[in-house]
Parts: sequence; C-alpha cells; structure tokens
Amino acid sequence: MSHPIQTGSFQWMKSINKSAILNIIRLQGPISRSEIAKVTRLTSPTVTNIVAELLQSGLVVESDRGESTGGRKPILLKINGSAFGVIGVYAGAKKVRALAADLEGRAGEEVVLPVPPRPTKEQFVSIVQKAVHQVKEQIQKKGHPLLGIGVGMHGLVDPEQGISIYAPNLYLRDIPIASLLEEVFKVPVEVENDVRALAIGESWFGQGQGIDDFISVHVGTGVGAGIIAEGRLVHGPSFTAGEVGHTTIDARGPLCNCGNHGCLEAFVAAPAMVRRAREQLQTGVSSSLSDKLQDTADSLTGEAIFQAARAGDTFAAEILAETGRYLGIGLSNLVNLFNPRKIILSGGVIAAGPLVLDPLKQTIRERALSIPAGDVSIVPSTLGRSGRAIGAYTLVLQKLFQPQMS
Amino acid sequence: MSHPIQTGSFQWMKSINKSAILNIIRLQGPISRSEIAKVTRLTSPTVTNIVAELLQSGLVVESDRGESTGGRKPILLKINGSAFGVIGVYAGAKKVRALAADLEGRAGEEVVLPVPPRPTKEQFVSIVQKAVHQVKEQIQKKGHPLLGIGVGMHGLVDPEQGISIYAPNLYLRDIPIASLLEEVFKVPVEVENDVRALAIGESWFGQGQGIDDFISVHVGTGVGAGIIAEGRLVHGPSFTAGEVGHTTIDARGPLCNCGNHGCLEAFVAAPAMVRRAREQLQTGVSSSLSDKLQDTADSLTGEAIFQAARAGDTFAAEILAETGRYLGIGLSNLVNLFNPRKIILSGGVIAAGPLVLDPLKQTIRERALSIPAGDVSIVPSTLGRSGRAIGAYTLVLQKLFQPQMS
DNA sequence: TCCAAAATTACTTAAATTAATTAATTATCT
DNA sequence: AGATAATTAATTAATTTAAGTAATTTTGGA
Repeated sequence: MSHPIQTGSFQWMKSINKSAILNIIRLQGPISRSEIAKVTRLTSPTVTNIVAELLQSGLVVESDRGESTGGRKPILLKINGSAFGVIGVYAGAKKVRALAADLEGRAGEEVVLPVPPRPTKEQFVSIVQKAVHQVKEQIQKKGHPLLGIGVGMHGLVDPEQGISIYAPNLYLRDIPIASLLEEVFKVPVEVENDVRALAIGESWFGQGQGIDDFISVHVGTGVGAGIIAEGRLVHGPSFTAGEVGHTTIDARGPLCNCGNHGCLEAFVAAPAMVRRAREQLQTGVSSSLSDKLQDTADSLTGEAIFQAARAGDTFAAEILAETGRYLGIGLSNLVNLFNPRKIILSGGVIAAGPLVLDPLKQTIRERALSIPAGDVSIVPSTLGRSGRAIGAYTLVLQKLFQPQMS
Repeated sequence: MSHPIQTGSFQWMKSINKSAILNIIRLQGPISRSEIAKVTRLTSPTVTNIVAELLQSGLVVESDRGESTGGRKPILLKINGSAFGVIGVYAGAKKVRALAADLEGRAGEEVVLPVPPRPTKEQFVSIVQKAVHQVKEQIQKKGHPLLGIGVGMHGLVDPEQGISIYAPNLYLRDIPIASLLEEVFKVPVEVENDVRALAIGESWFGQGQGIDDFISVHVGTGVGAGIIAEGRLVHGPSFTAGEVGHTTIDARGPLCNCGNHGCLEAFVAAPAMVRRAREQLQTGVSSSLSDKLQDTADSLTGEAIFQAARAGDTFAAEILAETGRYLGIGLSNLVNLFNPRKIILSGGVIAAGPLVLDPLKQTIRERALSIPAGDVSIVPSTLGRSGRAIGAYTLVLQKLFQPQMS
C-alpha cells in the first residue's frame, strides 16, 4: 500500500513556512524581511515572527543594511554559515573520504583513509569512525557545534533505516551505519548511496543548482546515477533506482559481471575501458601503451590511457572516443526516458575531458530524440574528487533545511 | 530557475485536508467520520466540519449505517458516484475514442470515430468535438452535470497549457485543444499525452491502484511509457519523459524512423514485428503466413501473426517470442533505472498474451539486476482497448480530487 | 520637515485542537 | 424484561495556533 495521505496541522504549516523562509535566505540571501515576504507571498508580520525564531535558533543572523530605495534601509538576513559544522563521509570500497563543512558548504581539509581488501564489518566501520573523528577535530577547534553526519556509502543502502544493505565490492551486508555512528558521536546520521548523495551535492553546491530535473552520472569502477525529478531524488521501493551501469546498450555485447550481456558498464567503466584497450593492443596495434601490455604490475590503467592520449597517442585517443560514444548511447537512453535538463558527469573516466566528452555529446545529438536532446546540457561536475563526500554532508544540510515533522 | 518555494496559508491547509478526506472516502469508502479521523490523524470535529462541506457540495453522500462494535452505529460516507459526469477522449492518429463516466469511473458506451490520413487541424478538432458531443448526450440523458473533459492526445503535449505541441503521426503542430474545447463545452479541459494519461488511469482504476512506483508501457504503432515515481507522473521539463520506444537496446541494430539505430521500437512495435516476419519469410521459412507475403493488401499484420501463432504456427510463435525477448531487454533497462514495483503492459502486441509475456519475463529475470527484478511484477493491463480514454477522464477526476489552489 | 520603505505591534480571523455534550447501541445486572 | 452501565459516534462549545489586516514606529533620503 502507498504511504499515508498527507494532512495538515498548524505546526505542520508553520514548519513548512519556516523551512521556506530558511531556504529563501540560503538561496537568495542576504535578503531583507520585506523581500522575503514578497517572494514567499507571506505577510510581513508572519515573516517577522518566523525570522525571530530563526535568529533565536542561531541558524540565521542579521548582516549589513541594504541600499535604501527612498525609505528605511532594509536589514539583510543571511545564514549563520560559519557557526555550525557538519560532516560528510564517502565510504567506498577502496577509500574512505571525510570532510567537515559549515552550513554554507565551505569544507575544510579532506581526510582520506585506505580500505583494505575484504575488510570485516568492524574493520570497515572503525575506518569510517576514525575518519569522522579526524575531521571532527577541525570543527571542535573552532568551537562550533556539530549538527550531524552524512554518509555516502557504496552499494545498496536503505536511507530510511540508515543501513547498508549490500556493499558488493566490500563483500559486506547489513551494516547499521547510522545507529553505529549515532552511538559514538551523539548526533543524527544520514545514510545514502554514494552516487545518490553526490546528486544531492550537485543540486546544492554543484552544477545542479536551481535545476529541478537532472541526472548525476558517476563513471568510475562502476557506473551509477542519481536521478532528480521535479526536485526530488528518485529511490524506488527497494532503493536501487539509477543503475545506469547495468542498462543494456548492445543486446549482443560483452558479458558484464552482473551476468547480463552488453551493459553500459561493460563498455565504459574504467576496468572495461582497460579491457578493451588490452584486447586491441594484443592484436598488435602500434601504440605507446604497447609496452605496458607485458607488465605484471597492471600498469595499463585508465589513467595511463588518458596520459597517453594527452601525449598524442592516437590509439589511446580512439579508446577514449569509443568510450565516449558508448557512454553517449547510455546517456541518450536517459535523455529519452527522463527528459532531464542537465546530465552532470563525474568520475575518473570523465576527467579525460573533451577526448571523451566531445564524442559523447556528438552521440547524444545523433541518437537521442531531438526535443529532449535539444533541451539537455551535458556538463562535467565541478565538485572534483570530493564530490561524494560533499554530497554526504549535504544530506545533513538537506535534512536540516527541510520542514521538520511530517 | 525552479518553481517557487511552497508556503502555506489557512485555506491552503484546509484544501489539503479536504482533498485528503475526499480521497480517503473514495479509496476506503464507505467509511465513517470517526474512521476517517483515525486514518487521517485529524480530530473528529475537523472531520465533521470538512465532511459537512463535502456533503454540501454534493460530491459525498451519507449511505447506510455500519456495524456497531458496542456503541452508536457509524454513518458511512461515500462518493456520490453517479451524480456527476466526466468525459475522456483518446485522440489518436487513426481513431478518436470517447467515453462518458461517473465519479467512480463507471463508463458508458464508447464512441469511436475514424481519423482520415493527414487531416487539417480543423478537421481533427471537429472529430474530437463530435465524439465529445455524442458521449455528452449519455450524461445529459441522466440529467447529471458535466464536470470536465480530459483528452489523451497522441504525441507531444504541454499539459500545463493544454496544447498539442507536435503530433507526428498526424503531421500537426500546436493545437490549443484545451481552449478550443472549453469554448464549445464550457467546462474545464485537461490535456495530457495519451500514454501518460493511461498511466494515470492505471493508477486509479487499473493495475496501478495503491502502487506508488510503476510504469505503464503501451506497445502499439510506437512504444511509449508513463512513469509514476512516488505517486507522481514524471513529465520532464519539455514533457517528453517516457520515450522507451527510442531507447537503444542494440547499438548495431536496425535503423529506426527516428534516425537512430537499434531503438526498442525498431524491434517490438507492431510494424517492426511485421517487418521482421517479412524478412524471415522471404528467406523461405515454411509457415502458414508465407502466402500473405505476396498479398498487396498488407494482410501480413500483427494480428495475422498472432492468429497464426495461436493456430500452432511455430514460425509465428517464434516471431512473438523474439518480440517478447527484445521487449524484455528494454524493460530490464526500465527496471534497473527506476526500480518500479510494477510494469503494466498494454497495446496490441501485448494482447498476444503468454506467447509474448513469458519470454519477456524470462528475459527480465536473466538481464535485470536481481534485487529490482525480484521486486517488480510484470502484468498486462486490465483496462482493455479503452484504456487511454479511461486515462483521459481520469485526468479530470484527478484534478477534481486534488487540493484546489496552490 | 516630510516622504517612503522597512519593520513591528496590536488586532482580527481561519481553522485546527481540546474538552464537554448528546446520540445511539450493545452488554450486563437485577 | 426492563433498567442501567459501558462504549462508540457525532456534534457543540471553548481554546489555541498562526496567519492575515491595519495601524504604528523606525529610519534613511530628499
């Protein structure tokens, strides 16, 4: 059965108005009370009252006076950005990355810890806790209170319960991350899949700002997506929505480790790209990469291909272009299915820049339907390597700025 | 920029509560006031007051007394189903179908009018108007007031403006259907893409009842989908979301009339299925369909293939199975991307039943990720040929049962 | 000094909640 | 069987929340 029908009470209405004003201040601030009244269509006394509560809570502060337009100067309000701290953790299969940030998303130094292969649950959780501890010090040093911790976790996550249901690359199942961290750090913990957290991060601090329909696609060891439709993250009832990596783009294509044939991931993820390069090199193509073929140390990596292409190796460039074209097919499917305004690309493969992006965009122009293809823009993420950790602390901010209570 | 932030007033809250109660009565009725209070978590006086207004408006009536459980017998409330009429029109490129229904979706006799090839805007609109006129009589005969008209229109539609932006199979653009019909019939008109309207119909009266995440896929001349995520229809900013027909399932596949290669539609839509059958027959396969190959009258149709398969023709059966397998690939992509609870299939090709559905389901089991595949059920629609017209009048009901004002 | 915009204060109103009351049944006791 | 207690449904009356309206104060600029 579907979730219970929404009904409203006074407190519910007020919490919505409060959240609306808080978000206006965040997005349009510094802004005056009377300006808030205009854009929210609430009356000025209502705004005054709610703003008073927000000032009380410390989330908002009065800043400078604005320019007068022939009367009293407005008092501008802004988020009390630097007064509170939040923490975001990207919990991946190879690395754990933690960031401390303030309410306006200004982050400190990133802490990166390696994850050993096949860790136990306890080992893995303790690495996460260690990372959180280290960045927590940055906040404590400033004397700011910590408002919450967000975790962007590799694999299948139940964000409602705050548990990692299945982390395939760690070979772990059912880790109750939220409760484990809440016990130790005594603050609310939000957990979400890493790529979906990234999408939230994009919508707050990245290329998704002000856009209600976009898809954030991360191409790394796998290919995942966070889908934002009408401003809301799409989860699906079992929390698996967004698995672009395992959409079929060639029914007769190569075998994927999910068991299917011709998955997008089997063409464009870093390991797949390396496999394609290796196969073609073995047929005797001439390339600066040919030597690496014999190396036992697996020196033929995505990074190596990228370097070679940059150095003018046409074979390497063609491998990247091919990757772009395949990815373009997968993204064309997204464009036709969701009609997003933007697709935001991130991950190592995307770092290759135009060598991948140009053929990718070309393919979308050729293969997607002209109307949605004309309205979508394909852009690389600007959040960099810390994107998923940024997304993680954005989970906390999102919760904080949302209407409280249901 | 994104749509303005929602704020609440007293009237807004009340309209939400009113709509909530109305929908509870519709979905759980006949139901007593005190039971409504329980499920909505509103207090009993609030329910009493709002119900009084609903009784006043005529949308709701008191019916029998319920069973006592040791106290006063509850007065059961229900939707005043038969007292009002709505009209739904499926406006396709070959046929226009109109239905009159009451508030509980009980429909009368369907009116079906043919559409000539390449009609002018005026011709097309007048066919739609004629169909509406004819079913309107059914409502008038009963003396019920008409509350609105819904149109499920082939092609690209702007539901906010109520215009058909582009109807490829009619070769028409920019028809302001809503205003044209409102002028004539003096009632509100809702316009939506036919397949998306069907999805709304499924969620009210079909296989989508009580399900918040499902996809309605219609396989006919083309392949389209209506996507319901968290109870909301996904449109996309240019209203093109749901174009499964033009997702690539085989990068090296046959040319589609959209200009792309290997679209799902180029494998499974009725014309594509016929093309595949023809190609294989020409290589000299033995089949009861072989004779039809020479017919000038295009007697080799989807229907003919279906008939032959039913009569035991193994070639025809294999064509259908192949169609099911291809469709299964396309649907596996939907399963991985959206993680829906259900996929509801409709249209001529699906009418072939298990001959198509069994290989289709098998393919999804094989190709989609196990978690979402395990949670999705693939079912044929139960709405039949009138599905899209049912969806069309459901647009009116949906509007009527929604909170008024924003 | 006066005007105009910003912000606040005082008052009114809408609509929910709480508390009390009435209505209608069923169960129980004599 | 009839009286009465218990229970649930529904309404009425009173209270409270929080928004809206109108009036007032504050403040800067002309």
